[in-house]
Amino acid sequence: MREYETDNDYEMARAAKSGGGDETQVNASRERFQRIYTLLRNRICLLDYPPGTRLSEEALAAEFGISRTPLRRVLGWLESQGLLRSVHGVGTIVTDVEIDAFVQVYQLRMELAELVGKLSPVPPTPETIGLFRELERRGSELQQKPDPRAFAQLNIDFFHGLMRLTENEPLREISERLYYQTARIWLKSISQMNLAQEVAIFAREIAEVRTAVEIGDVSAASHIRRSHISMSFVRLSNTKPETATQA
Amino acid sequence: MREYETDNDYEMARAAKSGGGDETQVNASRERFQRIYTLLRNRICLLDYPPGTRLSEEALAAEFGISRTPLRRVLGWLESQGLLRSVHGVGTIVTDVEIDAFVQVYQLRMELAELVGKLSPVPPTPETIGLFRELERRGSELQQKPDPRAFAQLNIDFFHGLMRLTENEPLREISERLYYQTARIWLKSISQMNLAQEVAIFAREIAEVRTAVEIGDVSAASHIRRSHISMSFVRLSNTKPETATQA
DNA sequence: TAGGATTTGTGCGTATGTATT
DNA sequence: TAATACATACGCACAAATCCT
Repeated sequence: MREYETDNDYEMARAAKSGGGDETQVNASRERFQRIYTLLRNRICLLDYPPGTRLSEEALAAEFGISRTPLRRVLGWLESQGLLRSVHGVGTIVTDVEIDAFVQVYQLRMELAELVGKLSPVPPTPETIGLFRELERRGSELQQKPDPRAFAQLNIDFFHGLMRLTENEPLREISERLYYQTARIWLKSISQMNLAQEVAIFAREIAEVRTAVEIGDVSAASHIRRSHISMSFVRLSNTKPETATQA
Repeated sequence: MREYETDNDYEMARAAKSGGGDETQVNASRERFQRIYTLLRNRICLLDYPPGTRLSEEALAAEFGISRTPLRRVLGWLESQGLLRSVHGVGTIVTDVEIDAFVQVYQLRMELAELVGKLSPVPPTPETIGLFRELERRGSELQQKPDPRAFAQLNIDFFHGLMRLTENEPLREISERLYYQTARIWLKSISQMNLAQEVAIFAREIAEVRTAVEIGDVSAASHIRRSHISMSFVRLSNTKPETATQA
């Protein structure tokens, strides 16, 4: 059984961000929904719930201290994002991504990464620059003590940092959706690769992007990201011959 | 009060398509969900439910002869797609699209239209070619008797035809999401424009795309589409100074 | 300002479908 | 093959929030 609370700083950042949005959060129900939604999504893409896992509505409802009804609303959204699939009489299953879809998503993510620098790029603020410096620091730290889960968390936070470089909200939403669809497959494959090497490559990517961001060249940052997605895909293809089959 | 039944051929095509998908439809519940979801989405983007409309869960449940619970599942998905917003104690409101988001979605849709020709383009089958010939025929017919609603329906069907030109499923999903987010805003603006002229331009677009599809040049078709989205956006910008404000 | 009408959110019991023994 | 266990789907009653008079 997992703990409900989490001192994960990514969770906290999300919660704080949603609270500081375009309108003051007066609705506790909406806040709770966002919290649970983000939490479950994180568990799925960090492989706390690996593909094929059967989630129990009742158990989750009990964990969060709510009824099944509001929980089902969360599960419905996760299903609409393609992360879950509820089947009557069977259960709520964490989806897997077949190899074809994985390739397609990666191809599309490459193009979208480049678009970050073309559509409404936003000049990095000192705060954003500071964020990337912090990410770079965490990258260095990770190299000294490689860990798959910390790697995945840094990858998520780096992704969200990149999304701050465009003001095109639909692009952000769509990129996020695609990212979360394949992040767990990427993480699953990492364990079969040279972790130290992957961490080193990622640390270099962060450093390069940080450099581009520091001089305000969002377009360059987006091209760096694109190329690294591309290279990451090539390495994944060379490492992972096995395919998961699941609708 | 609207009728539940619809002899809309787009609806029928969708229903038939979902039934003939990759797995035999043995689940009546899922089929009903898809049917109601597609129907409500169509009503929203055909302005049967204009932005700001308050939908009643109870009334809709009664119309479809079901309880509020399964209906709320449909509304939840529509809300996750950004077409609705449910507010406790107020109602379920059809969203409007503020001008900024409209611009951003159009910019993104332009890029995605081009990607159809770059990512997994699929050689048009004789069936696909026949579909575009039929669309062209409907375009000619529409020119003789211009009608906003028929125009919108043809636009939707044309869009779905274009989606058959790529096998990249994530690209299709995302393009569809963005299309349905702005289709109703486009339709709303059409009424303030020269309908006959817009229909004529659209008919030409269909004819051009049909020509490209006939010779198997999907890339050309995607560039034609991109340029027409671009030009349509310019015309919309020149016509519609007023802005809707709604989260 | 207050109270009633209306709407969505929630909790729970039951129906229905699936898998296993 | 049939029965049993267990999961999600559903319907309904009530709570909570908002709006209008």
